[in-house]
Amino acid sequence: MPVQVDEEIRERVLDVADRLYYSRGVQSVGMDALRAEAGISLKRLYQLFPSKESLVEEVLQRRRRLWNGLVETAVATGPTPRARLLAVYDMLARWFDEEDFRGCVFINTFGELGAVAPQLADLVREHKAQFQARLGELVAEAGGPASLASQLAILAEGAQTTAAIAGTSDAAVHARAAAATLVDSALAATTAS
Amino acid sequence: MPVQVDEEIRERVLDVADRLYYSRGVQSVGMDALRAEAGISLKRLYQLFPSKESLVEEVLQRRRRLWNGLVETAVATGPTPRARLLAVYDMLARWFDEEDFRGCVFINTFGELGAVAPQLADLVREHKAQFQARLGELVAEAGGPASLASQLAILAEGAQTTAAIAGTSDAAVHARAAAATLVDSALAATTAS
DNA sequence: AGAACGGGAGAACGAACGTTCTCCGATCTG
DNA sequence: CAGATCGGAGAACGTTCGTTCTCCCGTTCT
Repeated sequence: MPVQVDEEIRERVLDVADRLYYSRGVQSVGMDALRAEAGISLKRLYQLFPSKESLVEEVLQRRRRLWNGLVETAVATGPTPRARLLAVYDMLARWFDEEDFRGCVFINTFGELGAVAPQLADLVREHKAQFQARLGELVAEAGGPASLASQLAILAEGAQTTAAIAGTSDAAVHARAAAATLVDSALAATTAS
Repeated sequence: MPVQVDEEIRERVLDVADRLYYSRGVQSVGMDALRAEAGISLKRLYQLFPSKESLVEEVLQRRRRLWNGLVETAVATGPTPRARLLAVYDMLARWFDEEDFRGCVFINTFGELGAVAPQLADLVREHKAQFQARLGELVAEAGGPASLASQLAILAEGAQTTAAIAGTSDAAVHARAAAATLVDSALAATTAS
C-alpha cells in the first residue's frame, strides 16, 4: 500500500471523525461507528491512528489550522486595522449560518473531556491563547490598548457559545456591533490623550 | 423511613453529584462512584432518583436556582440601573475566583451531552434565555436598547468560557470594563437622540 | 416470640466501548 | 504453481457503565 493512498485514507478518516465528533460529541462516537462511516477496517484504522485519543488530537489540530486560516483570510480583507478586527466577527457570522453549526469544537471538547484528558485541555488553552495573541497584534496595529484585545476575545468567545445554544446567528451581529463600539471607544480614548 | 430523612439524603446526593459532575464531567462519574461518595446504597440511590438522567436534570435545576439567586443578590446591591447591570460582572469575578471554578455547568453539560440528550439541551437553552431576559429588564430600566442586553449577555457568556479555559479570573474584569463601555455608549446615544 | 418488612452490601446482567486477534481470501514473488 | 504477505470482516477480550436482583440482617408489629 503506497504512502500516497495512506495519506488519502487518513484524510478521509479525519474528515469523518471531525464530522461525527462535532455533531454527536467525542464520547458518543465509537471507533466502530467511525470505521463504518469511513468504509475501512478496524485493523487499518488502528494502523493509521494508534488510539482514539491520538485521533481526537489530530482532529483538533486540523480544526485549529482551519480556524487560523479562516481568521487570516477574514483579516486579509480589511483595508484598515479597525476593519481587520471587525472582519473577524463577519467571519463568525458566516460560520454560525452554516446549517451544521454546533458551537466551537474546542469549547465543546473542553466541556466534555477537559477535566479528564489534560493534553486535550492544554491544546484548547493553546488555541485560545493563540487567537487572543493574534487579536493583540491587530489591536496593536490599530493603536489600541492590550485590554481591548481581551475584551474582543471575550466577545468572540461569547458569540460562539451563545450562537451554539440559542441556535441563531444573531450573536455574531451583536458581537460585531459591540466590538465596533469597544474599538471606537478605545481608539477615541487613546487618540484623545 | 420518614420523608424528612429522605429529603436530607436527596440533598446530600445532589450535593455530591453536583460536585463530582462539575469537576469530572457527567459521563466520567458513574452511579457507583456517586453511591460511594454519598455513603448510601445503590438501591436507595435508585429509589430516590429513577435514573441517572433524572439526577443530572435535578442537578442542573438546582444550579439554575443557585445562579438566579446569585444574580438577584448581585443586582439588588446596585443603586442605579447602570450599577445593577455591572454588579452582574462583579458577581462573575467573585465566582471565577473560587478555587474549584471550572466554567459554566450549563455550557460544559451542553458540550458534553447537548447533542445526545435533547431535554438537557432544552434546559440549558431555557436557562440562558432566562438570563438574557433578565438582562433585558435591567437594560430597559436603564433606558437602553434591546440590543444592549444581547451584547451584555455575550460578554457574560464569553467571560465564563474564557475564565474556564485560561484558568484566570481576568476575564471578569475585562468583561466588566467592556460592559461599562457598552452601557455608557448606548445610554449616551439614546439620551442624545 | 415469630413473621413480615425494609434497607445495606454487592453480585449479576446486558450493553457499549477501546483494542486486539483470528480467519480467510486476494495479490504479489520466485 | 507454491508460498509468503497483506488487508478485510468481524469475533473476541477485558473493562466500564447503568440498572436490577439476591441474600441477609435488623427492626417492627401482633
